[in-house]
Amino acid sequence: MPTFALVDCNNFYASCERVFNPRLVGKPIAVLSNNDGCVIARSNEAKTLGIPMGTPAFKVSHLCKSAGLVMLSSNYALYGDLSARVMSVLAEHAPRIEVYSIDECFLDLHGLAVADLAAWCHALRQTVLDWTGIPVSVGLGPSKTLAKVANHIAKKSAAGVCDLARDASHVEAALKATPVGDVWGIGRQWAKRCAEAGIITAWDLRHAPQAWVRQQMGAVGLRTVLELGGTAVHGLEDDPDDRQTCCCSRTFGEATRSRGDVQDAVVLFAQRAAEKLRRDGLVAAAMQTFIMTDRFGQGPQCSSGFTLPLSPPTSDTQSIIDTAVRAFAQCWKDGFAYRKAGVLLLDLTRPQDAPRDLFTPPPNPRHAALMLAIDAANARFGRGSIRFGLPVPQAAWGMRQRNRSPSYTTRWEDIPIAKTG
DNA sequence: TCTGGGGTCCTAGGACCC
DNA sequence: TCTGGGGTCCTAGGACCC
Repeated sequence: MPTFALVDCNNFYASCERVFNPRLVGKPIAVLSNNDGCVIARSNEAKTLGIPMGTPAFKVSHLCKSAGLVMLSSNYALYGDLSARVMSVLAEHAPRIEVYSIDECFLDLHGLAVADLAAWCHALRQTVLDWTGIPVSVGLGPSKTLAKVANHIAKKSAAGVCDLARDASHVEAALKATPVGDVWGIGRQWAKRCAEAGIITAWDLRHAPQAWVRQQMGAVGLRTVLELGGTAVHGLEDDPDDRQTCCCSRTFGEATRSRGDVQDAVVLFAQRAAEKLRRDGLVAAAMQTFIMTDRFGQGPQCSSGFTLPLSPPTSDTQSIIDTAVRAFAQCWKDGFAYRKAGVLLLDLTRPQDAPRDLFTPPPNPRHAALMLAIDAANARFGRGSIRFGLPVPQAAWGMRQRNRSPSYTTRWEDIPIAKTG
């Protein structure tokens, strides 16, 4: 029988901040989205204060004074690096792993020669904590969905491990204690529909009529129900397919009516997107530029996008910028205060699989060599050391990040200094 | 003053084919 | 008056995930 473990880092972003700043231990921490907009991660203490996920930062800022809340800008360089460390520890111990997100990892423990899986998970948990400083919880189950349920329970327990892989009576109790909306794959809309049909807990959903599930939630819902019943529908995906799209977009710190400002942003996003593409070894056959006004604002709204082909498919920054700017010219309408823009690369393939066009000349190999050189220089000297276009250092549309921690592990200048005495 | 960013999959419907 | 039965491909929109 398959056995999956889900390892989930506890309050991951908050835990990362604590690794290099122990003064934050025991304090309520809220980590904010880009532009310091809303709360995207909380420490347990912040959860206890009743701060909901996704709250706009300004609604809870009064708690900084009254309750000692620490609000931090997000620091993805730090979180990404610590995530890689956690995953490498897991890879060292488990037979097969699937990195599911920045803070979660599925393990396939089928065939692992240990007598007591739960004890093995406890030991793994301790190892991750010792080696990386990040606390994790582990859930065990016969399917990924049940491993997720187990993980939710593990999170709330002192032990940090919950085993639903062995005992059916434990599964029943666990599902009865799990609201249907907490099940992996059941979002807000479906939870509402379930409630209307009297399906309140995961146990109710597991026993819901298949025809109803199929009709209301399609094939996806059906798979979830099977997984809740202990059938492993989803396997471990340790060799994921190449991604199909790649997006780089940002909300601006301040809205702007200036065509030049928005175009500067589009050029920057096009570069970033092209870098991501090359990092993944892919080329894009089409791209879209999109711009939009503040969807929460009172002013006139505008949201437009324009798609153009990239022929031949490419990951060359110069071509992608050129095309992005041409698409931008098609989107632009005067008279609106724009708050967000982005570049979306589409129809991604490996270069060798990309369709050839009889009438367009093959890509210039010197361009590819230039991109390699730029990427290597930026990897060594820091992102943006070499870039296209003029730098726009303090642009009003730039991201607001008032309180970001240092990039302790990814920038030479930010390496923590140890002091004695 | 202040509300993120980046993905995936599935389905329905239309155009088109034989 | 009567108006088939399959297919494929594409797109837009809606659901979900972190």
